Amino acid sequence: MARRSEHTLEQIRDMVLSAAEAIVSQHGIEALTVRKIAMDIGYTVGSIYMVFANMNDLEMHIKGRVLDELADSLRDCKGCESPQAEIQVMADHYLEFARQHVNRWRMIFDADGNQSLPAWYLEKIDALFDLAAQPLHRLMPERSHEDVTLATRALWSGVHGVCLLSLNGSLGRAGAQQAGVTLALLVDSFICGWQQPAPRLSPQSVTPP
Amino acid sequence: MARRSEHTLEQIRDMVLSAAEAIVSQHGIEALTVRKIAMDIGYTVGSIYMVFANMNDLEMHIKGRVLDELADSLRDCKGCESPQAEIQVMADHYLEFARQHVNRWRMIFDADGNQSLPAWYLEKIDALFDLAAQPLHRLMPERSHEDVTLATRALWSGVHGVCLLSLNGSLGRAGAQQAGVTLALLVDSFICGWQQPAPRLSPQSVTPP
DNA sequence: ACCTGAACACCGTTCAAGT
DNA sequence: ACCTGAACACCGTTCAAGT
Repeated sequence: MARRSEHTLEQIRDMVLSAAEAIVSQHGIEALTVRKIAMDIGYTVGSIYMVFANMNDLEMHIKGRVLDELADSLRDCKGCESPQAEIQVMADHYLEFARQHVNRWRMIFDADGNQSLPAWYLEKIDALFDLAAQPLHRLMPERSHEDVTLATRALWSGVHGVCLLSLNGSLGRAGAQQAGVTLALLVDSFICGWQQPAPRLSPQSVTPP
Repeated sequence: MARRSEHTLEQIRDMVLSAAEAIVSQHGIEALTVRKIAMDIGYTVGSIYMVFANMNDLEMHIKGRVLDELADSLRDCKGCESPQAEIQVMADHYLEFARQHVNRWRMIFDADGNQSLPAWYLEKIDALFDLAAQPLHRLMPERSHEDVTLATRALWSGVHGVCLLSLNGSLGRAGAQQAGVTLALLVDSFICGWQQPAPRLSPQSVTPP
């Protein structure tokens, strides 16, 4: 057999990636197998290993493309009247992206914890957080770079958590239906609280009995 | 062969569950196989299916026990001088529990999204959220039950998100090291912001130029 | 009634062999 | 040089057969 240069390696790589994305989108990551991909693109299992080191490598590249798409979606949120509004719109887009691409979206922060992520992948995550940091920086320009970075991590890890638990059913029917308001409350409360000067003064402690 | 009543089904169930928990704790969920469990308890693969419907059923029960342990850990946080302090201590305990039981902890909110969770499992999650709701209710007693429920979901989904991304390496070295302060910032800012009366007034808007 | 273990239908990965 | 496909070492699940 051994079909000769019917496609370049580059083309086969794209075919594998596209086929894999389609399988994950439709049936979830657990349905992704080398044999299914090979079937779909008309090659055999061995061919997949010409263009990706292994299944984990392929998965990382699927996740990489999702991060890129997500970044594009968040870049669409410029031009709001206030930084607060921009952050809310970005969070809305995040939830909407998660809803529309659940199976692929679920993968992006689902790392092993033991094995370290490739540098190029961490850079994509950084790019995403940089986007998220911009309105926070505009909101409180006097805060240090470290403070804004910390706030970005806190807020957007939180946003991810709300979307995750809402969409995966862990919060039950009610939790799923109220994902939007729950997310809005987290974002609004965090922003409001973060703007207060430290040390924190609660309403009670400023009004002595 | 067919060893006769060397153990009761109840005992075998406990042995399977314990062996499974040990495997997951030490090597992660992806290392959990029926054959490994059978090996460890000195039975054969078929025996596992006498006491659990399938691997998914077993996994749910592992997760159920983790939720119980986590609830016990959060119950240890009573008797702080303020509701705010109690919430912070609970969040600290949550992170500490996650750190000490990473492999099992990671499983608890890692649902499929498509298939619905068993009712008894959702009840355990509810019990956990009820624990988390108590200090929020004491903090703002005039808020409705619905408001407190929503705030609990927002805050604790957020807490889970921060722990998840910090511990699984998605936030890089720095993110992992700063998990504690990141979490504290999220909790502190959320609580502070949530206490403000709606409609929200940002510092800028209360100080006209 | 309890338990076995072979059988079935799958996996990911490798690599000698073909064109 | 590109690609195949059999082989290897695994999976989860079932169920006839043994004690």
